[in-house]
Amino acid sequence: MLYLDSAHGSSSMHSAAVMSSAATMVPAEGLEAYMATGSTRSIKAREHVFSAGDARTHVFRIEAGCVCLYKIMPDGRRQVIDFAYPGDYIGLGCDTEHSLNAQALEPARLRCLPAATLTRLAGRDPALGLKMYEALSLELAAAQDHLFTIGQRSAAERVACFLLALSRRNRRRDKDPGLVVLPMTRSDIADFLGLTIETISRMLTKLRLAKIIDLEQCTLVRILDGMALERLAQGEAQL
Amino acid sequence: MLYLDSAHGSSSMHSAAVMSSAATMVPAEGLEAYMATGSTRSIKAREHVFSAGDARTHVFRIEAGCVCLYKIMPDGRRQVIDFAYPGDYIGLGCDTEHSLNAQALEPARLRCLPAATLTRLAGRDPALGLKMYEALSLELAAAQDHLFTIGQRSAAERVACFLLALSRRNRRRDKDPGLVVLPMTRSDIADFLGLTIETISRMLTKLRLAKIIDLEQCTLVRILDGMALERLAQGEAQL
DNA sequence: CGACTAATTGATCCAGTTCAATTCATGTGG
DNA sequence: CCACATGAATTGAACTGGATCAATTAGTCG
Repeated sequence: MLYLDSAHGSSSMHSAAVMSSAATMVPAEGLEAYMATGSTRSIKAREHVFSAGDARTHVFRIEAGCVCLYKIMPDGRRQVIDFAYPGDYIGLGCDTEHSLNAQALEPARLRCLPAATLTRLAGRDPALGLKMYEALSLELAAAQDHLFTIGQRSAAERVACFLLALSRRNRRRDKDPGLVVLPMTRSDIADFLGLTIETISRMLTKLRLAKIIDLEQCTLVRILDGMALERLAQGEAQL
Repeated sequence: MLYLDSAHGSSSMHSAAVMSSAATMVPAEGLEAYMATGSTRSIKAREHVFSAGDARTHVFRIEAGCVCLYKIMPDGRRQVIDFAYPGDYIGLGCDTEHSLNAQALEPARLRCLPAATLTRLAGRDPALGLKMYEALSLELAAAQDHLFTIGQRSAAERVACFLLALSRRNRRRDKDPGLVVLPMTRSDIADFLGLTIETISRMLTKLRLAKIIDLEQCTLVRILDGMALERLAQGEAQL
């Protein structure tokens, strides 16, 4: 899951966060311990982990790779809800069926735990229940930030938020926040941000021409001016 | 909270729901029992229950009235995340601060429970923890459906989804699903759907001219053709 | 190297915004 | 009880950000 969260740590009382995300970054030691008992599953690129409507038999933790969570209409319109990364949980929730589709963007490895087992354990161990609550609480905050981004921000602001979210994720994982890898296609990004691939491409070139980023490859973004990117994301500047 | 959910009960495996919502419709008998021990608070119209950044001291259940949950940027752009109705919980989550603003749209009555008490109780009673998890799970599903609506649907589709969500809420509460009361202003609806007040107004008149709804007052919508409204929401028809 | 798919770039279009009046409600004081 | 004030809603006209349509161009895999 992405963390498209508040820009400069201390956000003012009434200001909305830049963005946040929908799979679940693990704040869950208890969960992790239980998870360790689960089996692993390897997934090929573009293969689905589960589809909307499938019975929610398992909860998964991403061990390696990146998974795209999305909803789709019969007419083909698709909304990407989140991208889940190693350490994130997917498939949490109470419904008996999954409401999202989960597709690997690259070869991935998952740790699986039967949902029934998790519910049973949580019925005995209140700490585990609270951890699951905490995990969902983060997902919810992420979804609400994403909602703000899609409902209120311009195309340039959305792309800036998206890149900043990936950069902050890197910082949290002790990876270089100045170098952002994009395991997803332009189409995935477009469906995540409620835009088209052409608009994504145009905004990236605008950012490049403004010397705010460099596109070393089309899947590799070097952030040259993080401050400018944040100002853009906050609507304090425009391209 | 609104239920902008799947249109015709049985939604196909890969199809996205029409919409759902972000405060928490109570599936929580345990929660209710604990809540009953809390104090009540009366709120005037347009008064805030809490603001983003406030310490999350209490969790509230709406007893009467309607509460609008929103995020706002320094430049004034506002995203309404949800509308909470009697029976819904607001203020759930793990963060020490509220991330949303909660404003009463009309005089309201709330039941309050200290957040610390709730956490303590949940630490002892796993069933309560699971109920809270369930409540958040519903909020999350709602936020994800809303995300789809804002990211992918046209203005007419969004308005149709919104009206259907209120109609379904009525059905669930054994009120007339054919008569929808709008306690919120056009501006609240616009900020909820990521549109402008003018667009909301225009779409409502279009629906009226198409004999799909009747506007008995500007706060009172009579649904004349629910099927047509659903087809519209699903993108199977247009105005 | 050739075939395919993904990404970029350009030209045009249009849904929804913006700006600008009215019109409609609602409440208030004489 | 009505006249008038105030904010909300509607309606119209013009504009524009992002979509759509249409080529290229750049990667990537047999």
